[in-house]
Parts: sequence; structure tokens; C-alpha cells
Amino acid sequence: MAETTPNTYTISELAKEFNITTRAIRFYEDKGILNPSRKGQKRIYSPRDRILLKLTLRGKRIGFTLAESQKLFDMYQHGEDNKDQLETMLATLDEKDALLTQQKLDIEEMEAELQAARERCFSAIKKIDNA
Amino acid sequence: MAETTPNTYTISELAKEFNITTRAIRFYEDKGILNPSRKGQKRIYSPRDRILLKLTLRGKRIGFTLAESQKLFDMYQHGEDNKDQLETMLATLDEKDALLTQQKLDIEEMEAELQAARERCFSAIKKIDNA
DNA sequence: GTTTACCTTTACGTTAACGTCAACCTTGAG
DNA sequence: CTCAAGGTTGACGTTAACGTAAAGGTAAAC
Repeated sequence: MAETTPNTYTISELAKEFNITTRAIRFYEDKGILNPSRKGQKRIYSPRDRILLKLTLRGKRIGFTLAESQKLFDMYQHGEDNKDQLETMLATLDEKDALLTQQKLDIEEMEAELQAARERCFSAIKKIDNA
Repeated sequence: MAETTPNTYTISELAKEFNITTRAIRFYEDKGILNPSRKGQKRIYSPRDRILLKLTLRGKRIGFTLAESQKLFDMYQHGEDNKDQLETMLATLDEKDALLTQQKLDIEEMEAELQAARERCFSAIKKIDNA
């Protein structure tokens, strides 16, 4: 058999992998995002915990709060039977999607401006060098 | 002559246009982002103030802090002659640009997941309706 | 057996970005 | 004149997302 992916992680392994502190990881647990099991008093993280952590961090990078990520995860897991909850979730998803669309526009405009600023920079430096 | 764009704004006009509070606008002034003139004690905003405000809000939407926006504006204005400052600015711009690139990836992945979640939602609702 | 390296809980501190009064001008309308 | 609509300056309150000790358990290594 080939290498099998480990099916548990320690807190510091995850911290290292995602370049965050163990404090942050415990904090996410407080917020109900992660639910590691315990071996004695030590936390043991499953691949599922790892995925949730990854998604959470990705969410953060695009401006999701922890509460928002948690809410999405929560709906994703427990909303299979309740129609109202499913529809709330759909609304939330649409709302988030609209935000992402706006963000993409913002990013493109911002990139254009950064590029313009960069060019201004270059020519200003050239001017100095040729002085 | 056709309609000319107004060249001054009151604080509440800007607040209404951008759907923020006057408190926020004054806060941005505290942070050195805006520099309205005064008529008596009242603030008068120029088109330039308005643009800076707009850029600031756009920056916020993609995760720039006020300090970061302020720093960019500041460099943009006072860095024309200092080579070191120009190079610092270039580095900052590159850094920001890398972040934006990552953000675009994050957004696309997140959109894919939202779409998947949406489809799960739909079929779950259908199931309920057909039960 | 005692460092050393991680792990734990508890709890107060911190920063950003405003919100929310309070207490006070001012100015055009009636 | 007065009063309602907006504007002003403090200044304290709030939320999110951790940072930063403090004080201790535990287990493999020497």
C-alpha cells in the first residue's frame, strides 16, 4: 500500500500546516467551529476538523467572520430535514454570492489602480536615477 | 452649460450616498484619511475627499484596513521625490497584489462550494416537497 | 529523576472600527 | 422668537479575533 494520509493531527501540526497559532485553533473550538476528540486531556483532530479549519481560513481571507463560517457549516450539517432552515440557507448563500461578485469587481478595480500606481512609481524612480 | 457636478458635499450627503454613518466619516478624518475644510465649524468635503472615501470603502470591502488604505494614499501623494519611499511603495503594492490574487482564487473556490451547497439545498427541498 | 517539549485551562489585555450617548452650536422656517 | 433639523466635540461602550501571561499536567529523553 502507498502512503496513507494520517487520520489524526495534533494541535501543533495543524498550527504549523496553516501557519496559525494553537491559540487560534482553540479559539475556533470555543466558537463551535471545530470539535476535536480527546485522548486524555489532549485534543485530537480528525481530517474533517482539518477541512473545516481550512475552509474557515479561506473564509477569513475573503472577509467572512468566524460566526458566518460557523453558520454555514452548521446549516450544511443539520439542515437536511427542515425546509425553513434550508430556505434560510439558500437565502444566505445567495447573499454571500452577491458579496463575492461585488468583491471580484472591487478586486479588479483595485488591481488596475495598483498597476497605475506601480507605473507612476517606476517612472518616478527612473526620473530620479536619470537626474 | 450642462449640469456641473457639485464641488462640495456636506457630511450627511456623503453619508447618504455611500450608506454609512456620519460617525464613520468623522472617524476616517481622525485616522487621517479625509481632510475636509471648514465653513465655520461645519465640515465641507471636496470631490477629492469623496474619491478618497470611495476608495477607502472599496478597500474595506476587500479586506484592507483603514491604516493600509491611508498608507497607500499617503505614499501616493508624498512619495514623488524620495526613492526609498517609492521602493517601499512598490513592495507594498506587490504584496497587496499577491493578496488580491490569492483572494480571487479563494473567491472562486468559495463560489464553487456555495454552488454545491445550493444544489444540495434544492434537492433536499424537492425531497421534502415530494414526501 | 529531572529536564525538555508540548499540552492544558483560566483569564485579563489589545486593536480596529465604529456605536452610542451627552451636551452644545446654528440656522432657516414659521 | 422659538424650534426642529442638522452639525460639532468629547468620551465611554462594544464586538471580533485573537495575544499574552500564569500555573500547571504529562511523557519521552537523557
